Amino acid sequence: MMISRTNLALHTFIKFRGNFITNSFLLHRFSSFQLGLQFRCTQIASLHSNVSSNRSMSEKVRNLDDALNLFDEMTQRRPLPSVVKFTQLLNVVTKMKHFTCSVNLFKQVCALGVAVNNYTMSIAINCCCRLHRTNDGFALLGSCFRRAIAPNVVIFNALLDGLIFEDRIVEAEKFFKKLSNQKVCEPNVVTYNIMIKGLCKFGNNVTAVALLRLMEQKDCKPNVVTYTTIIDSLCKDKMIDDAFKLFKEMVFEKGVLPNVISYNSLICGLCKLGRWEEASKVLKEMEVENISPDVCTFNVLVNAFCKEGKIEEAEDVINIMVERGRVPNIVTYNSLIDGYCLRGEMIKARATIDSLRLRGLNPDVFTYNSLLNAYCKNLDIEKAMQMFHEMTEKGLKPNVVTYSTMLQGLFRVRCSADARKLFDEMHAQGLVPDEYTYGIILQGLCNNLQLEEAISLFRLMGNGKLNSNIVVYTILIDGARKCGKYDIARNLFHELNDKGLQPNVHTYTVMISVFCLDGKPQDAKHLFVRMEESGCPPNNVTYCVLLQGYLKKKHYDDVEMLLQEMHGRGHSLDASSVSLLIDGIASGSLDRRMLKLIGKLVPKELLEDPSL
DNA sequence: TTAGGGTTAG
Repeated sequence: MMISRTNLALHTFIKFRGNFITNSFLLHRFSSFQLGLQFRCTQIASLHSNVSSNRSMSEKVRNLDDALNLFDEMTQRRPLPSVVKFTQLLNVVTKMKHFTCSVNLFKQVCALGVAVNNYTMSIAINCCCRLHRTNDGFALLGSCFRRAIAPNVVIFNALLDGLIFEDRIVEAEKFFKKLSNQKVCEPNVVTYNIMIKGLCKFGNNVTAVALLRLMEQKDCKPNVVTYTTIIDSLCKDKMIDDAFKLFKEMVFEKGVLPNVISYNSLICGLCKLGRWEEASKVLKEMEVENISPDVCTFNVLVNAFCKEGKIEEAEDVINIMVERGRVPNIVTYNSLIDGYCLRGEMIKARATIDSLRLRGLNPDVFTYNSLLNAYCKNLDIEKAMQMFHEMTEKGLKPNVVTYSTMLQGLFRVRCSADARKLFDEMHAQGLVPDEYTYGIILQGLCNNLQLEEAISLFRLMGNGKLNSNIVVYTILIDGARKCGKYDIARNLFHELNDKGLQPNVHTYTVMISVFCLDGKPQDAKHLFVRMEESGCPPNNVTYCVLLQGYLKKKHYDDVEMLLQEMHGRGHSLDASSVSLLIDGIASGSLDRRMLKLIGKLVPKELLEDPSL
């Protein structure tokens, strides 16, 4: 099924290849025209000293060393160059993303007695925010008032963005309301867009849409960024139909033209849901609208193919992208490397990494995390460790994902003590474990039958976000089940209610399994009914777990009823359930008449499985 | 000078 869908998508995609080639011809002609235009513009610009001085600053300064040398030279001049010159230099350094350096230069400019302005301040504040030092940004806002510089909307926007960058959403909302209500400054479209981005980041699409409506009321016209931010968030939350609704509203009702980013969000959302045909349609629509796919568009497709193990198709996409003059970047190759890792083709993965250097690309943390993950999954912890050291030697800083992956690997090969050491090292590096890290540790401890240690760690995690996470709870309940501590599992399950946490299909299935193992199929049945009533319908796994519970306790009437229900709802059996049922029939405990029903519930792949 | 998209871990 998957294969045919992918092939169809590829087929449609390749069909567009003709279009791409035609367009690339047009693109070539367009580029020559643009070049001519640019040449004339440059001539005109050189007549205007303002523009030419801006150009010369970025032309003279090609790297950080150039910038620092120029700064030294500027500080020696008497009289000192104007604040405009210093600000231009700060801007160049900031564009290179040397934020710490930019802040230091700003301080030196102030120390020289140069009267900084609004523009200089906004650059310095933005740098503090990018460095996760938004509080320092607010301190600079304070110094604006002391220096009698009236902060403008750009400064407030940078600060609001800083709060959101640091996940300080509550403070961001307060700050935003203060700006709007106390008339500190009039929020502009950028202010709204930043606030909308923050709401989306925290999964609050509803409020984000409400803010969009407020903008319309306040006569602050939403633009393509406003809509695309929400469309992207809806796509990420798999609410693709709502995303399309908003997209249509933007284009047909509001007359706001979509751009390549709007289309990329939709294509990515569709690919993640495996809706390949629709993704191809959107791609075609883009072409019709004369919006060329960019590196991100192609990367979305490469990634989607690699995730399905269709590396050859992904390579085709890369070839098309090169034909269209787009240069594959590290993200492209990381997807490819991840695809090889997924198929266990580690030699090809390594070879792709080696080829990066020839392309002038360097492996990054993502590249190594993929490799580490693959080695850990193959239980080759030594190779994983080797990679871990290799990445540090290359000056790459392992992140929370790197450590979480390594921890999982160590637990899988039952090296809890080493895992503990690595966890301490992670702390020492100043990295803060997230809910995934804790999930891995709790699962690792449980699998190594260290349930008590897992529970005490869980209790130590406090009452915050970490232990109010349904996935973490489910891991712990499952851990208690694996350790045979059914009463502990039950108590943990009851705690969910107190914390207002909604169990998901995994949680219910684990708990049903607990009841079955504890020899209480009636309790399992009650929970099975309850989950459906709570709006969480059972899946295949839930059915099979309950079925096995009934079989174990010889509740054959329930077995038959459940099989009928599965058939009615289009569910299927897994391998272990099928073999248990067949055993039951062979031993005469189950009626032979049920064979026909069982036959209908066996998926095709299993019929072809020689092990059965 | 401020805003939106693509890669990793349960």
